[in-house]
Amino acid sequence: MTTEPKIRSSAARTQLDRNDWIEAAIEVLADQGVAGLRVEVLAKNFGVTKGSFYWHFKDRQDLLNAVLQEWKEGRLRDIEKQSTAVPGKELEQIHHVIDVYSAVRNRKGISIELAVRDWARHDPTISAVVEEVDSYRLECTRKLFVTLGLSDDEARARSLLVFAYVFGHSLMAYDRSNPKVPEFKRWIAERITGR
Amino acid sequence: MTTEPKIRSSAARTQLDRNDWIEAAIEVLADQGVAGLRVEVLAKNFGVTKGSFYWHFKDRQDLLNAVLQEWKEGRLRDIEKQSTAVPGKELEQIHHVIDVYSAVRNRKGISIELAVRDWARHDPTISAVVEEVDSYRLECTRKLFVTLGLSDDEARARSLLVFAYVFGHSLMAYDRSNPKVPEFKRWIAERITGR
DNA sequence: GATTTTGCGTACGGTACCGTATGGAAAAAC
DNA sequence: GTTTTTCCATACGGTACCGTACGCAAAATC
Repeated sequence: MTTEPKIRSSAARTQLDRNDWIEAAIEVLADQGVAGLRVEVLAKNFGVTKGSFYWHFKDRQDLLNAVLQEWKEGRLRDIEKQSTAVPGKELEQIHHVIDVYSAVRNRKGISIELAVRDWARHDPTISAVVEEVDSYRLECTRKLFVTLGLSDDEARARSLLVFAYVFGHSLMAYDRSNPKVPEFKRWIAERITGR
Repeated sequence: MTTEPKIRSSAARTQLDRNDWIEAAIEVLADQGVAGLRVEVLAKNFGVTKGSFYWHFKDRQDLLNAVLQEWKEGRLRDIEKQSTAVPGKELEQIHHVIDVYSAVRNRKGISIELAVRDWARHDPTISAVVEEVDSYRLECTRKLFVTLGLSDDEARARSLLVFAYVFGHSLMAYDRSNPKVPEFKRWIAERITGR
């Protein structure tokens, strides 16, 4: 595992490695879904032919597996990071989690979440990974609620509500330009975590 | 608008009309998404060729439009029905709505919802229709909450929470065989509507 | 019962992909 | 500086679609 300088800042466009393809694939996944994840299209976007792709990957499925793996690891790292609170700040941390997932600035992250979940609907393999990730999410948030003094059951129920809400919110289509929406979101977050 | 007997009970398999295609399309949409909605595949499922399809529809887009229209009208009717409460039973009605959308028995309905929403992510036209439907949903539930004595703002916030939760819940992947899940769901429904 | 319309089959051209085989240039190793 | 690897281009065959042109039988209309 030697370190690689990998100078590909701007115009230096040297060569592509496996990771470049995976990153680009995740980008496409975010705004087209798995169905839009086509080998020849990815290649065209890079300005290369699929000859390059098939050197780095066995086939399309190989890329999809890599994408899923990358997503899973990234999520587990991120969840870990987002749900470790400095002692005494657990409530603030939960609010932070809710904010992050329902934030407008996190559009890309949300898009990936939705794309992976839709992907999972048609593929049990994917679904199993999503379940792993979701379980970890629920577990981390449960701990935060327990630390706040709630019973284990109530902590579990609230955690479920937290993530069902944030994912569901990004799924709803309503007038987000309504100036009162931030106020509603604050009310909801309070309702989920409060008292 | 004459009435049509349309005897196509079981083996009588006579001819196909526009509606038959649309219904089959919605079925496929539910468990494959729009990407799986292929003209030749639909035809094969019916045991006919696409010659039939292109008699009833201009092209694939024509079918997609019809599917969307059918979905929209069906939703508006259903929302109307699900959210008119007998006076004094508004709270029960809201619980009923939550149950219907997060029920296991309503798998098909939920699948369609998710499929349409994923479809909407890649197409503003679809998104606009989903927004229409969601707005109506929110409005109907808002009224119920208002009737229960809540302020308009709180009624709006709670309605948003109701649907974000139910849609999000069907999006989550976790151990649904956990015997405590029904208990959690009851707790959450109470939390959303209560006090 | 002849004619028109309806509903579908057949056959075709075209596109957008997937995956493979093979060659070749540039970089790395020697 | 030759050899080997690395990384990509080219070219090809194959599949799964879309949409059209046209034919044809059964049913509806007259």
